[in-house]
Amino acid sequence: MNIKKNYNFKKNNKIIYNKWIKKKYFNSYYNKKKKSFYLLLPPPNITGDLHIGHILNYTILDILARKYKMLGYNVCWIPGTDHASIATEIKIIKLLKNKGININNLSKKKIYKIFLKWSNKYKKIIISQLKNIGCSCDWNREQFTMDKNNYKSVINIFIKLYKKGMIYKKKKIVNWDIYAKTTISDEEIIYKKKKNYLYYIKYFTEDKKNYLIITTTRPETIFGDIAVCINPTDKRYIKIINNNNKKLIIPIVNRLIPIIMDKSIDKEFGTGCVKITPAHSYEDFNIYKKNKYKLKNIINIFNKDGTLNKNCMFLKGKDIFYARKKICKILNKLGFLIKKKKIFSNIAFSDRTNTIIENRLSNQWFLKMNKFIKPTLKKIKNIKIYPINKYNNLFLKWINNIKDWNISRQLNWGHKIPIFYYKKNKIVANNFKKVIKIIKNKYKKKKINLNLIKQDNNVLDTWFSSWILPISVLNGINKPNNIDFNYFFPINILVTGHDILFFWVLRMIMFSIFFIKKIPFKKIYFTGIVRDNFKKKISKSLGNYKNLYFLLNKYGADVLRIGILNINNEYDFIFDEKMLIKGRNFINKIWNAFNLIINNKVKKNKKKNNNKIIIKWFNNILNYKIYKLNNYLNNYKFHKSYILIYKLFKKNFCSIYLEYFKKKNNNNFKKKTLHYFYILLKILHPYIPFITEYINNILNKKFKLNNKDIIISKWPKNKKLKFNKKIINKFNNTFLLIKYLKKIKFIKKKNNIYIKKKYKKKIKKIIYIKLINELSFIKKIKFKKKIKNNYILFFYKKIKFFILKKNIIILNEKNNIYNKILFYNKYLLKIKKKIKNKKFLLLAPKKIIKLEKKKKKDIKKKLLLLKKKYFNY
RNA sequence: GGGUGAUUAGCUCAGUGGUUUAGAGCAUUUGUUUUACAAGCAAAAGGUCACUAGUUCAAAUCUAGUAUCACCCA
Repeated sequence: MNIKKNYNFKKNNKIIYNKWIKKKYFNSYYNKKKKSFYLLLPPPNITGDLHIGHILNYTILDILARKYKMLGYNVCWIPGTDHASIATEIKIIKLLKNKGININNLSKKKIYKIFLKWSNKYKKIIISQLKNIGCSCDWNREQFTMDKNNYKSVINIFIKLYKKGMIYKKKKIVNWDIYAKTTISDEEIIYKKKKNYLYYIKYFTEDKKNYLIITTTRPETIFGDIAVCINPTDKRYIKIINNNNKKLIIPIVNRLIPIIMDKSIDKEFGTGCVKITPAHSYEDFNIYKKNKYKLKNIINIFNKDGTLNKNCMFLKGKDIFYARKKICKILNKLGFLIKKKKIFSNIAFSDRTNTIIENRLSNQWFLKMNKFIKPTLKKIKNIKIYPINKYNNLFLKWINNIKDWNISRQLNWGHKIPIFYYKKNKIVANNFKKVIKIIKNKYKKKKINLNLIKQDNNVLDTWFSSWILPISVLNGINKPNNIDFNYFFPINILVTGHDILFFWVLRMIMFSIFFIKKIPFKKIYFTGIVRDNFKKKISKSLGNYKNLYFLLNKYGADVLRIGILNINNEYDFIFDEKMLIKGRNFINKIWNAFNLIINNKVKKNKKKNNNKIIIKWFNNILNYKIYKLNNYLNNYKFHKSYILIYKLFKKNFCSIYLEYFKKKNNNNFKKKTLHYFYILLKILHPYIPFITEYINNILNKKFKLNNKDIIISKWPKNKKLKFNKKIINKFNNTFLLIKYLKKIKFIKKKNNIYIKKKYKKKIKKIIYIKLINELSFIKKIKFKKKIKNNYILFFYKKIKFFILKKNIIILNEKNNIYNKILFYNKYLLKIKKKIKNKKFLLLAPKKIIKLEKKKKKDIKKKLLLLKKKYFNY
């Protein structure tokens, strides 16, 4: 059979994937007789194509899905995409801007159309990429967070929470992008460390006899001051405060403001006196809320575009930076400005427009979170977290510190808040028709002016649709306790990056426990985060990654999958294309092993059973390794499990078993080999599904085997695996000795080795002599009573053997031995010191003391032998 | 500013208190094409395990501090 040198993934992967789909291997139905296994694909945002971070996450999910399918479970893996309101809107605004279009000038219908077009395009791309990677999702259950069912679910939940009184509207400081003239979410803010100035300004008391020096980075906001605040434990200013002069005069503005106290003020920052402008600072607003009764109304000083408004006297209409310069000049002239000091502080920038963010008061919708805390704390312990214990404390901290959730966003793309206004009435309803009904009933009118009904123009935070996903994708919200839901729920294990622990994972837990009193998933597996060469997180919004199609075309899906498993994915790691090479080489190795098995011709050997030893060994080692593999996988140690398979295949199977097979091939041996290869393909399949299935197809055809498709074959369970560790150890000894023998430089190719006769029994217990004869250059091992001087002594571990002097190349050998003697001498001293230490003998466990003493003995023996050998040359 | 994690070979990473010189892969150097695989095989070289202190008979491994980097939150 003519087979090309490499596996052709470009041609074959698609064929194989389509075959799986045709045979409906990915489909999941309600089936009482089978155990269910429910997985959810964390829906990627439709903001672009997938990147290597997704591959890590989805490969792990696919390994689980495929393994559990092979174990006989009814696997239901639901895929989907997320509308990602903010992130998508950013992308679209940029897209329109490049075309010279301002989104604010478009009608709502047009905007919606643009979004639909975009989302359809990227849904297609993402799903094709998921298929290209090999994800075994049930495509009949594909979801989109904005499709009909999910939309309904989201609105349903909003209304239920609203009716419970858990959703309210309130004025809150929001982040205002003065360039885009909209609010933006916290998620869109980037903090940059920038050089800034801290200004020291005099504020005189009412009687003008005293003054406080306040410190601020924003002198232009003095028009909005309504108080000056000091830490109550700060004793420096007691005199001034107690002097019946509790009011200060704002310079230039000449308005009186009170002095208040608050613990949140940092005494060390500047002078410890801070001016309070609640309309433009989150911290100030909090202080304002606490001291509301003492203070007058908040003064807003900014227009929507960030220029100063009519409250700012002569600076009306000017921008912030101009105003800051101007006001400093005047303060300086009048003697109010004492000094300015260089500092570095975190300044908020908009990710969208890269301009400075202003804080601004606005009306927002909130969800009360306090009712979620108790039930969550009760049940969260039932969720197991992997890697074990890594994030447990973090969860508890988050739950205990949770604040009310701002769920409204001022955007176009998202689930519209189902609140309608009619003549100062608030009406909550699922849709427009219901609103009309409600109004008609209330006012007992037959006709209403529809133009008077207006829907709230906010949309819901993206995560509001995400936190119900485990339930909503099984339609468990619109149709509670439907058959599918009862059968599959909860998710068996959630796999996701630890960076969305708070945003997504915790909220899903809280929602599910609060709403249906069940945990949404039994287990969570957190992956590390993939970083780029500059150690930054790889993300769609940064765009700091290579196109996935590029990598898929260059390496193929199988290589990508194992390439990323070469690294312990429990921690964050840097992705480098180079790390795929190890994977590529491994795939090549598998391909060529297959090549050998298929093409190696049966040799005419007289002996039929010449393969007994190697088969005995491989049977043992294979079962032992699979046993270990199962243990790793049961504890979700994906990296370790992969490394184990890698070594098993490359070292045990290729380097030893196949080398042997190549020489001694016969019919029996070939049958056995095909059998082992099939098992290896099985355990490799979850990691590299395409090539394993392809090879299996060809083997089936060529040898007319009746092996099942790998994807539905039976995974080897631990109960059925038999192995003997003593036998494995004996083989290991043998192979190590062979390796050692290979290092000796012989003149001729075939030599005899001589061992003293009295050790014959001992040696037969430790190693398989026959194997040494067959697998090394050694012609034969011979036992002799006496060994003369013309032999050179070698020893490996406890085995002493001799080789004829004239058959060996002696070059630097003597030097090497000398170095070894030096090394062991030093080592011996170390151990001697240790053993002489009384504390060590007293406190160390007996086992260790024994071990050390044994070491001492062994090394002494070794030294003796080395010295003998040294003089022998 | 608060929290979490990382720092081991030129690079990307394994290694959780004692296992006879801390391991892979890539890169480097040397040898090796009638050989399933040169994307192979065989070998060499390359490490005060970030730094400082502590706990311990014993520390890359545990604790604390410092430095650097990253992530999450504000």
